[in-house]
Amino acid sequence: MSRSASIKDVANHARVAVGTVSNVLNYPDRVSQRTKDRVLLAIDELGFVRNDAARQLRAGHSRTIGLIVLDVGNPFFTSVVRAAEDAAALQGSAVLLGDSGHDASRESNYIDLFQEQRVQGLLISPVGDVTERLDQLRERGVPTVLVDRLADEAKYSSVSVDDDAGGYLAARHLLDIGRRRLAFVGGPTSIRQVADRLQGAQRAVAEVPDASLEVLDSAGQTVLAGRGVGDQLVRRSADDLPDGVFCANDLLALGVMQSLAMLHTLRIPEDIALIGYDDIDFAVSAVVPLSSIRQPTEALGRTAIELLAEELDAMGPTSVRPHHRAVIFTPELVVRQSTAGASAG
Amino acid sequence: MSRSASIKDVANHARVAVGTVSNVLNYPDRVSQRTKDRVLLAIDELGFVRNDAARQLRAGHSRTIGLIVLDVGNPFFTSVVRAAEDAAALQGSAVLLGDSGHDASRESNYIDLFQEQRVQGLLISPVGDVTERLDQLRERGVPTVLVDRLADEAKYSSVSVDDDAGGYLAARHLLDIGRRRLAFVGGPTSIRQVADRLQGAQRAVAEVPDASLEVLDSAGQTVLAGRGVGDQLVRRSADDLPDGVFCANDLLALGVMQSLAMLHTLRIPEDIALIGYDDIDFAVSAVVPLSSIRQPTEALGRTAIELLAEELDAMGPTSVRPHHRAVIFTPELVVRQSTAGASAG
DNA sequence: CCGATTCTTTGAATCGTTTCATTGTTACGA
DNA sequence: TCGTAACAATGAAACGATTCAAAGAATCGG
Repeated sequence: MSRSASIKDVANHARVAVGTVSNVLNYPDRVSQRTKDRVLLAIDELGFVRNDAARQLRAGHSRTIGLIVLDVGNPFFTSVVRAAEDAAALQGSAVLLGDSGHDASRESNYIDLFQEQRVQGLLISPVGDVTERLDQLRERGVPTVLVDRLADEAKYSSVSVDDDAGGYLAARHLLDIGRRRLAFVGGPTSIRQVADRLQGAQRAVAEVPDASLEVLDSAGQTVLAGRGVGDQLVRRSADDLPDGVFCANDLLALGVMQSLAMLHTLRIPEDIALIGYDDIDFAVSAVVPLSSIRQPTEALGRTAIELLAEELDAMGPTSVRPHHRAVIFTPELVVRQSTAGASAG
Repeated sequence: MSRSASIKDVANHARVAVGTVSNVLNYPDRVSQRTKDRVLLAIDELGFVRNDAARQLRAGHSRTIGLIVLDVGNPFFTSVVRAAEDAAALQGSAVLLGDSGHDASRESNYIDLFQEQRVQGLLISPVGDVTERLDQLRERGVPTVLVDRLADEAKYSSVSVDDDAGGYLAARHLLDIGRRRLAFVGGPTSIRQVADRLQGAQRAVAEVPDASLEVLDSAGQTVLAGRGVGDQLVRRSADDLPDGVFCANDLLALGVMQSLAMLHTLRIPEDIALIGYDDIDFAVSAVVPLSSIRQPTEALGRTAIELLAEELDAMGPTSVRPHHRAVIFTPELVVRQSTAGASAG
């Protein structure tokens, strides 16, 4: 259990100066082949591993980027995280991951931690009101990019997905396969995502003269909430039923599907076409594979890192003008069996 | 965009020595109230935030613990991670999370990164053969605890779950509700978890004279693989059918359930009782809520941190004897509707 | 008022790396 | 052979926090 070898130990062992060892590690071209070989051998023999704390102390900042998400268990964020890690690795940075779990105090703790660690920058999908903290960080030279939240370009960079467009896509698809009596199933419209998706759907319906859209409020965003709405539906008389249902997320859609499947009189997609949102793993393996709206999570994660890099560039010692961009992605329609085939009978 | 304030700036601003500022932060009792107030005011006015790199450089080690999991998207690991983070926070450490994604090279990169960061210790559910790396780390004073993998106590500490016991629990439960013709559905038995669960089931069946266990090999561990097995089952004649099915995980069970639900002649649990493994979120919201075996993920995460603390203690300058413990948890039966009611008709 | 004791405060040394001005070395053309 | 580039190697200083021996201040009993 010996203390780790330092660059000084390596220097002694290789009979060179510490500066030379440093050069071998950072500017190999400045060192002659002979010396380089000797140093590398010494490094190997001593099992030397750079001490990142010392590097970072000297450099004034770390080579890490903080990323705080609302819920790592959510496949949406899992995918964003992975993409961000890969993109960061390409530019030689590592990602420190924090999971706020929708809890403002956990979020705040992570911001503290990351600030102590002197991260290069911060990616965050905020829970609480963190604008003050973020402003303070920026003043210290630590830029922020908001993730999955549209920000005022005058203040922050951000990456987000156009939920209105997604809602439009879903409703438009139902209309395209001939459905006219649509229903929207979603939780409280106080959630921005839900409101936007509904709005997009309404926009699509307004474009088709004889189409209608009914809004069915669900108690939440879970499978059980969906089943609650589904149970109401199956109790209706046939001429009162929608022929196309758009759910604000896949869990709700799966719940609705379960209700319809248990009663064996209504068929998907023949009687009711069904589409969800998010394209979670379970969508493809549902009893009837579920059509859905896929969000470009990889692009979100990758772009967030790119925007952060732009912010860092813009803060270079030369230019001090802030540089913000709000990138909005458009989601994508994924058609499966639950909306397959032509129009309803 | 001013440089962050250092402890020196604080000292100047408060007209005290740097050592005093440090004492205020680390040993408040050593400092008089008057001075403390002055220093705290200065800290506040300058917005001083400790530089962790400098602390860590001086201390020789960080206050962080590395945690490398196979897949953060997997609810099992998500839960372990959260518990570990909370337990670490209690003892004043933070957790650096790495997701190897079952990829040995990503895993290796994270070990490199954590070693450069001089983490206090490492929790890992390994992909590749990392014993050499881990031994090297231990020699440097960085202990490791294996997660979700039973280790030889002579070499490592570990936390794991007794899959044999879980398999026994599941099969025993089916037998307890009167089922006798059991079937096990699982992927290749080369996967240790699958083999152990099967073995436990066989043990339970062996205890009941007139019970039998049939093994149905599934192509994988997914919903679709489960549906494949289910489709085979529904084609059988009634007297050739099992009356209790135990699946090696919940996804398989959900697949089997889908097959049976689509054909409307076999009922769950009346004709076939069904139980899964893992107790994922979807289990409770399946068409027929699924009985399952729950793994004590919170205990796993918490205990992993505790074992690491023990290892660190045991490595203190006084004692050098290694101290390893392999803690094995017993999973828990969760009964829902899919195995409800008494014996089969 | 003095010496002893306790409580506060000080500031230089240290951790391991990078940087950079300086010195040392080599090679080459004149 | 010498002067001059071009190239290599050197080692002290700096980054910011913590530690600790030592100095300074306050308190108390006699």
